[in-house]
Amino acid sequence: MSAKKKLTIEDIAETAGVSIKTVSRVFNNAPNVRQQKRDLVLGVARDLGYRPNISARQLASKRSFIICHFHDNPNTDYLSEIYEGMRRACSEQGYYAVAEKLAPHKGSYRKALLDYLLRFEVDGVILSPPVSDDMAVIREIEKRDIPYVLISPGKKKKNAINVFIDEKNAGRSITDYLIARGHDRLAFISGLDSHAASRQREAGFWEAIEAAQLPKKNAVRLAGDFSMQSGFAAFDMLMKKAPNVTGIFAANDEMAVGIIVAALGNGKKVPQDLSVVGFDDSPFARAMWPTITSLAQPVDDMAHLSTKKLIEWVHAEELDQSRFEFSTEIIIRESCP
Amino acid sequence: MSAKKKLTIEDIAETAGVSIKTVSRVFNNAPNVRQQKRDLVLGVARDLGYRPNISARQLASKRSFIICHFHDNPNTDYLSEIYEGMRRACSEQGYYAVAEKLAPHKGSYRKALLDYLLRFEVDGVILSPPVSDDMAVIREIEKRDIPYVLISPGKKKKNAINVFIDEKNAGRSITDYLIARGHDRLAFISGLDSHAASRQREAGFWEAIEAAQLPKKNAVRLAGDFSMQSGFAAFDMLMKKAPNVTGIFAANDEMAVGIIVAALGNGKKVPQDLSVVGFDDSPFARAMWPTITSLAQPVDDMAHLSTKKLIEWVHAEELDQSRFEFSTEIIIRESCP
DNA sequence: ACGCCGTTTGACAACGTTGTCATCTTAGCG
DNA sequence: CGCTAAGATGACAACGTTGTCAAACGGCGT
Repeated sequence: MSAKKKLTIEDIAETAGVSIKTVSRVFNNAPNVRQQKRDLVLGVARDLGYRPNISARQLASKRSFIICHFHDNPNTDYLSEIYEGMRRACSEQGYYAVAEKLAPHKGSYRKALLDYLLRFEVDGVILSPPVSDDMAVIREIEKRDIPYVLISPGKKKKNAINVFIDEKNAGRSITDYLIARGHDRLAFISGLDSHAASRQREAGFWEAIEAAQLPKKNAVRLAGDFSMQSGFAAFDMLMKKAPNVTGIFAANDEMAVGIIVAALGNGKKVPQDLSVVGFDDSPFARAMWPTITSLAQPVDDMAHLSTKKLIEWVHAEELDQSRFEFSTEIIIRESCP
Repeated sequence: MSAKKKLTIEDIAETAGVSIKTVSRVFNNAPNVRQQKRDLVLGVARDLGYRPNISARQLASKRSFIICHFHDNPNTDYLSEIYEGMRRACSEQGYYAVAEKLAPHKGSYRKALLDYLLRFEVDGVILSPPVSDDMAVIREIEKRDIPYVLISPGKKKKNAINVFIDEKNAGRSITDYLIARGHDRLAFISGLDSHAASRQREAGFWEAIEAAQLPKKNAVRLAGDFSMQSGFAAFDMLMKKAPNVTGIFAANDEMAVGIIVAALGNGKKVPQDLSVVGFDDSPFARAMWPTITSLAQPVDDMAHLSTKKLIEWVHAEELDQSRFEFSTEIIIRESCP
């Protein structure tokens, strides 16, 4: 690696025998450049290894080239996947990805948000649950006319990009899977009822029961709260209410871990005596023993598309398509093979 | 929020009745500004709500104001904590925090690294395990004279900032805790022997046994590999080799989860029949039921100090102190109260 | 009062890009 | 073949800071 002199747009222009403005146009995909020159410039740039200077770009164009993800979710695995998807899309387009935790400190995190937006003048914003349902935040963003994406919002917004999965359908399909594996006595362990997602997953559960024409009494609902411990507790309830159940759908993986631990502790074998499926495909699902069959969202892809569409919106200055639904996938593991 | 005009250094200079250069000096903590003017400028800036424009700064000063964390660790919780610590320190100093995964793709991730360094021209780098032990990476960084920090490196480097905990001492102290709780028959579940950290934790374990003058035969070592499943398997080995053990120290939390699950599954109560302590204070330790007593590193603080010292180094252009040891804390939970 | 020297201050030119607008080509058409 | 309009290209001024260097200031010794 020789210590190369720093390359500027001028070097490229000179070598290619064009003006710096033409080089600039090429790098911004601007119209009105003859294809032949475009290729020439790109070739020279590649040969010399030129990269536009980001700061200069920001300064001159008044765009920040920053996309910021606001979140408030303790699930770091989920956050990492989002970050990774953003980062990929950003680096494809020469943008920065930045993440900021938006905890409702003292009831007014608006200040932090403002600070941030003002300081970096982000070009676009991505909100993930629960922030994607926080109207106070959304209002601040709209006030500034900043393009934004809502990931898995409780209710979709008209003037935003909405990226989501069909929760009900997901609940339906993993229940269908349990049924297809031969289970006809089932239980659903719910999450917090305040979470729209949990309610929708449950609706899918019942829809599957109905579609399979199983008697209603063959299925039971156990109240949980997304915690491992509530899954553990659900086992006792299950033994009392419906000890003959063989297939369990937990609304998230942590509760699935809980009920598996409880089952093992009570001499039941998983999956032989009791099959369990979870939701989210979290690290727990992979690390638990037995590993847990779970429904996975393509979080990385969702974040990637969000970012890509967001950047397109920034450039187009007008929103094109506003809804993007993703399909889910059942990851089959040992707890319900 | 009125739509304020964007403030520039010139507005501040004009209002304060000084030149822009003086304002610039104040904001860079440059020497040779009379205290009285400094206060005046800062006052005006605060009143008007001025913030220096980052891009312009970068362009003019040729610094990027970016600190980048290179990692390759699947533990997203650990990474998040590092990011949070970095972010705090960065925002205090007007820097950006950026994280980049440095997976050894096709044996040569050097290319990705180079790309990154060249593109953003980061001012400083932070490496966490296992990258903090990767000499190829370190060499590339040193070649460019970029200040860097090693977090928990296997061996400390002279011309870098080293931030770490005393692993052996940590293993010693949590074993001491087990002993203090009345346990005199103990087991250690090891991680992969290739990890220096696991070996050091074990050394602490034996040191504690010796210091408490327990007979060597009262303690046993079970081989694990950091996975939940290996913890699960360790239980069987334990029952064969030393069924009367009552206190267990697992070299990480996942193995602690595994052995607890196995114990519960075999009718043992935790912590009544078997007390378990883990290491890392990971999300597993908080979410498991029972919750797990674990040894916590102050990761957030370590990252914060790393970043702060790194920025100081960037400014001073010369390394001051190179070693920073952090102390650990035992988080007492239900698995060994 | 003078000269000296270190401290404080400011004018102005970078920094590397994009925006604006004027100018030069070219294709199409009468 | 000339005219026109659209397309392609370039010259040059921003953008908001910091670096450089020269000028003004102020305290001190004589």
